[in-house]
Amino acid sequence: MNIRSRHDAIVRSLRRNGTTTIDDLAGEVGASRRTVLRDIGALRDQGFVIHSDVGRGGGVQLDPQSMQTTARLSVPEVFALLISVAAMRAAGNLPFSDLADAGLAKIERALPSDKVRDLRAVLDCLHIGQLSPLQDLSDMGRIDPQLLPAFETAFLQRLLIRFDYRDAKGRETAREVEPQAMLILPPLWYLVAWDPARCDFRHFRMDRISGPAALDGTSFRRRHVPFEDDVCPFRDLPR
Amino acid sequence: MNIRSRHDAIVRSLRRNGTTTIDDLAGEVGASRRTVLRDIGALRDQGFVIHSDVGRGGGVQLDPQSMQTTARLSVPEVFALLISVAAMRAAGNLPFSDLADAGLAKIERALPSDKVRDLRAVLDCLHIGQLSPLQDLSDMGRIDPQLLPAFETAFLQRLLIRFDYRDAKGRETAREVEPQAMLILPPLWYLVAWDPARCDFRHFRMDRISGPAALDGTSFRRRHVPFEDDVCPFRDLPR
DNA sequence: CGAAATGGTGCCAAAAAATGACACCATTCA
DNA sequence: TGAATGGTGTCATTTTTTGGCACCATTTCG
Repeated sequence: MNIRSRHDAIVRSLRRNGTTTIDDLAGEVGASRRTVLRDIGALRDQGFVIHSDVGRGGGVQLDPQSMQTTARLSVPEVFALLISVAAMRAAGNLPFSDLADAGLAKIERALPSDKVRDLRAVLDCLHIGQLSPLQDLSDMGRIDPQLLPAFETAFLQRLLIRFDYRDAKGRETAREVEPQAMLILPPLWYLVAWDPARCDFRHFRMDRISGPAALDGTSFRRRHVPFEDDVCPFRDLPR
Repeated sequence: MNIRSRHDAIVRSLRRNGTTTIDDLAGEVGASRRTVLRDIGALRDQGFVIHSDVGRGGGVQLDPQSMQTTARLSVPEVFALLISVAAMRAAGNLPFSDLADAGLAKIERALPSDKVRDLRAVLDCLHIGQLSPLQDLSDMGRIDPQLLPAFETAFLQRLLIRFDYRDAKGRETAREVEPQAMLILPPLWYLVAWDPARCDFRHFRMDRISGPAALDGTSFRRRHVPFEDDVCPFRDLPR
């Protein structure tokens, strides 16, 4: 790895993780402890404000105020690029993903670090399925563009979200759910959410959601939703 | 002089002087002709548009528009981003792809137009739908490396696959299934497959699969696996 | 207190990158 | 034609970077 891109990687890691240790950083960027310390010195010379606490429970962290410059790309644009690259990485075509990551790192350095942390947090909720061979997209409805800001707010602030949902039989219901994750099984996108009224996890095709809105002030704690073992998630589906 | 600051010096000189020659630049920044030519190549890769006229009375000059460049992405990096976004578009997630495209358009504006044309030409030759979803599994570490060739064969040729599976309770069973999709729920990877013996979809944690092998000649038709509607995939999971 | 975890510095040999010199090519123009 | 100009390939040399290593200072926890 290049010294330049390693500096980018360190800044990104600091922005994403908040507080880390030198050794963790070294492992993450694939360099030695000594080199990471040198890099941090260089970054400080470049104007990055990096706090460090010595001793047990200490670590280094990037001052959120440091090196904030005006971004050429809008935050949603960067977010969209992040999703694209994550999907590509999930699909497994590596050389391109590494390059795309390097490019995004440069872009991210031009964004306010708290925004970048937010974007990464949303990204962590994305569950990306296989990029399948092209399917018939004709019946795929458009996703309401308002979903993006609504869900971003809901995910970041852990607010309940309310929307109208039309199921496969055309029935319309109003929902108030705790968004847990977004699931991409191309070409379809799903929202995985906990429905407090039904005391159950549910998921919703994004193109069947309308009128989404975050419910102000009604926050919730994130649940742990990973799949486990040999349980069939498609039990009740039409085949 | 540092390579980085020399690049800056070259850009500044080009901005100040308008048109100069390689030799003048070399004298100005205190480097050899060869090095300045290398630097100009690097700057072009970073998105600076530098015109050059060969022959008597020629010289190099910086395109005024590239003065607005802040994100200095290399050409391969932009290419990788283009591929990622194209793949996402092919996968059918429209609103986000539009945003990503808008971001890329801004980036492309900072690149030499002939480079962009080349990138687009290459891109048109890529068949996103045929990208194998399995090339990257090897660096998961915990997953049996033999899964790679077996699943790749199975996915691409639509062959049944046989393996031993150890479930959460430690029970070992032999499976013969039709692989349908890969599901990534970091840090775990899952195989989603149709089990003909059980007439049901099942999914398997990749790190609990051993001894995978494609069953020669026993092909199947891909089923439509995406989730449907408001069905709970986590019904039987510990919460 | 002692031990462990943490950031930080100095030193040095090995590895990697940058550099410069040179030969050469293609184009342009007087 | 010949000079001026941008551009490429190669290779030995020089410079920078890297990763151990030893060591120090501070902090927290038992």
